[in-house]
Amino acid sequence: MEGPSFKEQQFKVRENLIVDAANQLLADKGFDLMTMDDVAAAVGVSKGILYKHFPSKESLAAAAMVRVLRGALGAIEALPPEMSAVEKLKAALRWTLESRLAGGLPLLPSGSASLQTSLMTSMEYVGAIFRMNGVVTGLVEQAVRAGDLRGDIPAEVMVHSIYSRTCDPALDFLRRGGRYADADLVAHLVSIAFDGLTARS
Amino acid sequence: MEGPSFKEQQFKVRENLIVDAANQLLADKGFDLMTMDDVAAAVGVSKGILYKHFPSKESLAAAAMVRVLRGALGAIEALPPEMSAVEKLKAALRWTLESRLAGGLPLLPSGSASLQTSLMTSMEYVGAIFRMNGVVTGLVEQAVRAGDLRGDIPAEVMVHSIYSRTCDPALDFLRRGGRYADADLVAHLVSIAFDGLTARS
DNA sequence: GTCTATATGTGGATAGAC
DNA sequence: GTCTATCCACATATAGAC
Repeated sequence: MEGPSFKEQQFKVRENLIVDAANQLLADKGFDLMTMDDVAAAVGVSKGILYKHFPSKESLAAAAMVRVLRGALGAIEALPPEMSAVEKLKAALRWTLESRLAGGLPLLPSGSASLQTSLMTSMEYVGAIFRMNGVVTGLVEQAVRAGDLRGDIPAEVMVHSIYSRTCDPALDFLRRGGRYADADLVAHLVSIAFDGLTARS
Repeated sequence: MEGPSFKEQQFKVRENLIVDAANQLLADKGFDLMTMDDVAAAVGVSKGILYKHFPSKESLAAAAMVRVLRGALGAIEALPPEMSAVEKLKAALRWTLESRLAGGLPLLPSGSASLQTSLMTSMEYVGAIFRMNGVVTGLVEQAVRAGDLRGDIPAEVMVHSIYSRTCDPALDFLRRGGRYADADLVAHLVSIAFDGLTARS
């Protein structure tokens, strides 16, 4: 009837710290440039420890991606039910952009073949991706039926356009310039994504 | 009164082939994953030769980027003068997306610090970037004055949003799915970039 | 379990023969 | 100028002491 032992709890806590550090480094440098030494140094442990938790760099990155995906899903599901589908989509995009500005959002998988295969063979990752895709696609279709999103473009194309806005490089670039407040930047990018660049008649 | 010798011409021709191959590989795998062995194998020469032409991997990538930037500038300047500014911007975006589909457009610089510094210390690269930025910014401002682009968003933000659309990951992803003709895909993405996802009233 | 030290592979860059 | 062979640094992953 006992819970997990103290050591097991410590192990879990440390694993979380490792994923935290990986998350940060992935957001900062991307998968290719992040090294296991970086992660170890950030956590303050030896490199060998990392391999007691994760069998490879790829699986560590996968764990970080899974945690982010679950967080994003939770953020979407926590939105008030009375909110319209299109407003939920805008809120979701806003959430991811704010998370990126806060510094904790890993970038999209690099072209690394080993990472790709590792992700695609991870049940947790493909499951999270699958669920996320279902939720977003559902929202888009709902918004189209409500007449809030365009009906002349396939839903799948709109879904992937929204995904790509979450990692819009313009965000980092404009933030570096330092000429805009973070909140304004997010508002601008969300507005451009949904309302476009063209002046409304 | 003689032109360049035969060997000098050969040298230039080979250099072009090298940049071609680098271009292709950069578009395919990105800077981090492209190796000098890849380039050498693609050209069909030994690796050492590459260093007779370019002192480093970074400078080779910079040369590829410069050529692309000049090509893009040329494409913009070749547009008919009677075309409106906003139509020119759309045409430019269309041109880059089509170039990417054709397989020959290097992706944006990876986070690699050495590449960044190498690019920023290359007079040719910063010059090309500077000119490109001037042309695009000028077109955006012109389109705003004409009432074709939104006036409630800073021009700089719109400029960088257009840049980021040229490397929209949705293009590769949707093409992989194979459900859409290339031309439709380009048209959809250009339309989403300028007209947005929201239904027009 | 945690560390130090090391094995192993890879990729950028160079040396030397021709 | 072009090749082959090599150096060197670095990163993943592992072995072994404690």
